[in-house]
Amino acid sequence: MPDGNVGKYFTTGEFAKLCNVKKQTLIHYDEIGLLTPDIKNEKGYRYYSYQQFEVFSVITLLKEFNMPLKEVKWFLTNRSPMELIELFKEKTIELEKKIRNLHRVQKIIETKISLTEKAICIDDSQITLELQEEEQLFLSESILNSSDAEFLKSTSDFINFCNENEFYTGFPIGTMITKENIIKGNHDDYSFLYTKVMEKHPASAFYSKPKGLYVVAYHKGSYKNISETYERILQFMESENLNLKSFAYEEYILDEVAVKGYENYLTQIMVEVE
Amino acid sequence: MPDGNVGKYFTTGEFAKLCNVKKQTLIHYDEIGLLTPDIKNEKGYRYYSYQQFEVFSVITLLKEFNMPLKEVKWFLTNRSPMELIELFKEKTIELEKKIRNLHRVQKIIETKISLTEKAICIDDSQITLELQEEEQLFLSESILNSSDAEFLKSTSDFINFCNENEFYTGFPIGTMITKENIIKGNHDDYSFLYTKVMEKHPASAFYSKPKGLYVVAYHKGSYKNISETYERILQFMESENLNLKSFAYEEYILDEVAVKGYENYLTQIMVEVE
DNA sequence: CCTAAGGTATATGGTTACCATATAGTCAAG
DNA sequence: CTTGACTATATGGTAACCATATACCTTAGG
Repeated sequence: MPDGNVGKYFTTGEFAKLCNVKKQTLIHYDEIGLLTPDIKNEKGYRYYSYQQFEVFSVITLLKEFNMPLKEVKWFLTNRSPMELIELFKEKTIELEKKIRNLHRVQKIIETKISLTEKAICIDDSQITLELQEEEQLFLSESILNSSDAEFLKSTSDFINFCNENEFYTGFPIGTMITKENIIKGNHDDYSFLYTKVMEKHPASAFYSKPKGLYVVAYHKGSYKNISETYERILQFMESENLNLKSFAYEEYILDEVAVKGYENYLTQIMVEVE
Repeated sequence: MPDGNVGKYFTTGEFAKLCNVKKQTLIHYDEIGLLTPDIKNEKGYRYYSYQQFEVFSVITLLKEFNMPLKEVKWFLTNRSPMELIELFKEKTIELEKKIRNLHRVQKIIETKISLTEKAICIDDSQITLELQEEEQLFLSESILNSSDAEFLKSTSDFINFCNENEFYTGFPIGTMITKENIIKGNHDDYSFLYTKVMEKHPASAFYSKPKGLYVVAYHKGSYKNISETYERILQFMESENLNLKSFAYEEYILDEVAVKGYENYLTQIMVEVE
């Protein structure tokens, strides 16, 4: 665009229309010294030059990568080709991070949707025997026999760790109970928390939920009454001549995100059998 | 996670540590009625229950998709599996849009970096003859003989249109001048503005810059002196026995984004010849 | 030349989701 | 019963503006 043209000046309103922003925005930019009109007459009226439109365009571009105006100002007063290259290379990295995070969030949403859609169709009285494929689980530290406070701490640590390492994909946090505790009726004495992960990691904290036969049942409502559901499971197993293997796995498929209050939770229980 | 455990309550500080946020945040949530502690004693001390950690987790999740707290509150009081599915499906669309936009911004940055890197290596005294490939250009409306105000309006419209339609990829806004105006020396009487686009679109506003021979020169500094560069180009053409074809194309490769003031601009001029 | 419409200026308060600080009251251990 | 660590409220600040109110100015028409 040519720069020879210096005849016409724009009032704040005109310039604002040109730039596609509110007058207030320009006044704000003037106040913080980001874009001061070329002329200010004795009455305080602002007059923007033709060239200042280009400067405004730069500001718009820089704002697109969430650059605070203070930094924009710094850049504008210090800009040079080198400065630009350096800045943009930084921003590239930031953008990549942001995009990765958005993809993660999107995955979480997808998973939650499909889980919830499945959940509202479930007949919670049914008990079935299913052949399930191997799954990779990321486990918490052992929480066997832990106190209230310890349990809570472990849970918090586990969730924070999952979030930091992007393990959390929207699958519910599950719990594992040993064969022994199922038999004893200690249905709240969990061994581990877990969450399903998509790829296999080398670290030791990952565990393979084995491929095999599982009795699948659903428990509706508060955890306090889960014994009833376990009884139904044990009855089912007896009638089908099945025996407990090492663990049972519990997953909320309707949790606090979907419903209000524990009375409305829906828990899926998968018991490894043979 | 079990819900049978109601014995222990947490003070604000303890709960904040558990949730990985500042105490202030919890107080704020209390004030706006988003997450009110189960117990508040006569001295005003807050005590959070174990179960409220789950509610806090929901809030965290919803905040991840930039949901304002007001909406989070609405959702929490109205939530149901159906509500969740609806909300998340909406958010999926928003997220896709956001991701697309970030990719666009990233492309712009990439282009700017590579253009600028090239620009700082250029010897602006050189004139070369190059065989250039066909390029797709998106054109502005005709700006031949337009007044200052008209020209500015067209420019603004063009840029806004490019932004809205995501044509802008970081390539500079270029200008086209006819053979006639070059000969007459009317170097500021442009026919069109243009920007390079990557894919071919069906619309009529797209134009193919033809494959062929181009004289490429660089002009440093203000547009006011561009005649000198055009003279150099014409001399070069004469010595090489070349004739003007239909258009010359001008592109800033160092513009307001990279440098301060027109004196430091670098313009690339490509003249179609035969 | 004067008026009226419409533009301009400043000043103020509001927005979001908190953080920081100051002051005063409270709790729990030694 | 003191001391240190915690709690509460109140206030002001952040970023990038938007909205509104009030007062002043400009310009086109009669």
